Amino acid sequence: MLNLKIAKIFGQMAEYYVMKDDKFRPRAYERAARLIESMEENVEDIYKTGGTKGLMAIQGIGQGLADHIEECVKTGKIKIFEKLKKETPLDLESFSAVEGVGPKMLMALWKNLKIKNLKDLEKAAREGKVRALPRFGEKTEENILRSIELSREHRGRFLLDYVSPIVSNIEKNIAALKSTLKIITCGSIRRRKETVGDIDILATAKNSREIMEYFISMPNVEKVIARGETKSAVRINIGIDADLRVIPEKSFGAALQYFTGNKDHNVELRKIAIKKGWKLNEYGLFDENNRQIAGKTEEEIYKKLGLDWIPPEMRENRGEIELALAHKLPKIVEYGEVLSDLQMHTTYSDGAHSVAEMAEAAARLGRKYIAITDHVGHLKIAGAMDIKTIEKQWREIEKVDKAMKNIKILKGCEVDINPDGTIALEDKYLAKFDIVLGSIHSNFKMPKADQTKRLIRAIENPHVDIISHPTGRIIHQRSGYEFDFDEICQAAARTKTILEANCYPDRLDLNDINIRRAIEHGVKISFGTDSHSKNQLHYLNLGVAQARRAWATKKDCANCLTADELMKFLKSK
DNA sequence: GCCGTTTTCGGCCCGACTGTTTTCAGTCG
Repeated sequence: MLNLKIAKIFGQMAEYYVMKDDKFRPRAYERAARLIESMEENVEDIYKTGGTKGLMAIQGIGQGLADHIEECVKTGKIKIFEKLKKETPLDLESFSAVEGVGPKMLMALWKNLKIKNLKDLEKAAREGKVRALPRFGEKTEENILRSIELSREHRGRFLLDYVSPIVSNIEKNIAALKSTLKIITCGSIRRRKETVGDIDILATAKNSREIMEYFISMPNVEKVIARGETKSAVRINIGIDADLRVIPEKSFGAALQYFTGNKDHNVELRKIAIKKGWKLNEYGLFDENNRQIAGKTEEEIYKKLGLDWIPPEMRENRGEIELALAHKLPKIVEYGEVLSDLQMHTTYSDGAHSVAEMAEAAARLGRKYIAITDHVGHLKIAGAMDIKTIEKQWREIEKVDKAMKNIKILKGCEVDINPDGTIALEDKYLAKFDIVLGSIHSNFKMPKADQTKRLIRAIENPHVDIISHPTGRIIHQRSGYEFDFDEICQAAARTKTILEANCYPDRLDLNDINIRRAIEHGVKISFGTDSHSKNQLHYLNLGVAQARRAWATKKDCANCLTADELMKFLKSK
């Protein structure tokens, strides 16, 4: 895919233009880089079907950038970029992970010391040459060396579920301080993004000093990055940075809005404020006389700007602002509207707990019904059940189901999809399950066309109700098999086959973007925690959050049907 | 570079903290 290459080039061009002191090109290039990086469609395809005109239809891409893309598609290069590189031959990528070293510093380092890459920089800093430069000093040199150290360790994004308990703990401890009035975590955690780059905490307080003091001296703080009256930043020992802002009560809503982001969403809101002759920042919304006209609550910020309140999960500048302005936001699914968990494992295959234990734990979490979906088929390593065992499990499920008043248990299974698209269990058995999940667990590296054919054949099997973790990706580990997602969605919509939004923390598969595409094709999605232990059943909301990020409504979600309604829907396939 | 219910020219989000130098540039979010 050309997108990543172009995004990288545009990102580096942005840096080069910063070095040249260009005030506005960096913003345009940077914005385009982020845009293209997160785009699902291939810009190459857009160019081939619509030409530069097609590219310019994308907000943020004008004539100039469209020409660059055209050139890159045709020749694999962008001349102006090559020229910039020749003028200032820096290995910009090698510096990208080093915090606190930006393009201006790099320019000075290159001009004075001929530093081209990370290795040069480290050497010069160790030799004490950096501190001698104008506007550099001892501290800066130390910071550069420390940043280089850190960039070698695992830096980057963390799983939402991994960070959440750490954050809850910090929140709880700060809330317990005498000075604390309000405390809430914002940023990508509040937006429920699948991975988290840093932790943004917001508080109001009678006395900010006590909170700040506590924050920078928490036992898990590895380093204090910044400390001030209203803002401090620390690095936590798992390698993630946490920011704490203490804000006046009358600004709480504005700060909440501001620190929840994302950045593009905020920039758009500020532009709306400017058009009205106002100013929006983390302290409030201010009119032309600099009088605060909103800020205590988030709702009044949106309202004064003419928008409906937007759920945090939707704030990614993917069109939600336009809809909120037109009062046409979709009513996205509520966490409480999801009645069930449609994938989990027991001791019958590779799970840790019995049918009864899983059902009891699920009932305690408020689930109205669950599907027990142990492995059947080839996955012997995961303890796939044979026919005798399956029949034994059915009897046990019926017994437990009868005994439990507040939860219904469906007989399900997770069955392998063979490389040719057939299913690893005979139809006469599949027909006896309430619900069948088809999964790919082998032959990940088939050619795209074959993998697509394989999935479509499985989807067309009348007994397969749900395709589980449809893309096969695992966050930070593998990118998933190659297939044509739109063709799969068309087949699923045609056959009334459900695509799963797997809720397991490092799967979240489908992800938010793919859930949205599936919904646009008219496909229903289902939530399954894929729990292998009763302690994992709470993952459900991670998946629901991704569906909310995808603007899914109640009717898009199979788990919002009652058990009877779901059975009826499945029979209609 | 982009973009347009204020504009085809002239705007372009806004503020905190650090380290350097003694008023502000650079970086980050």
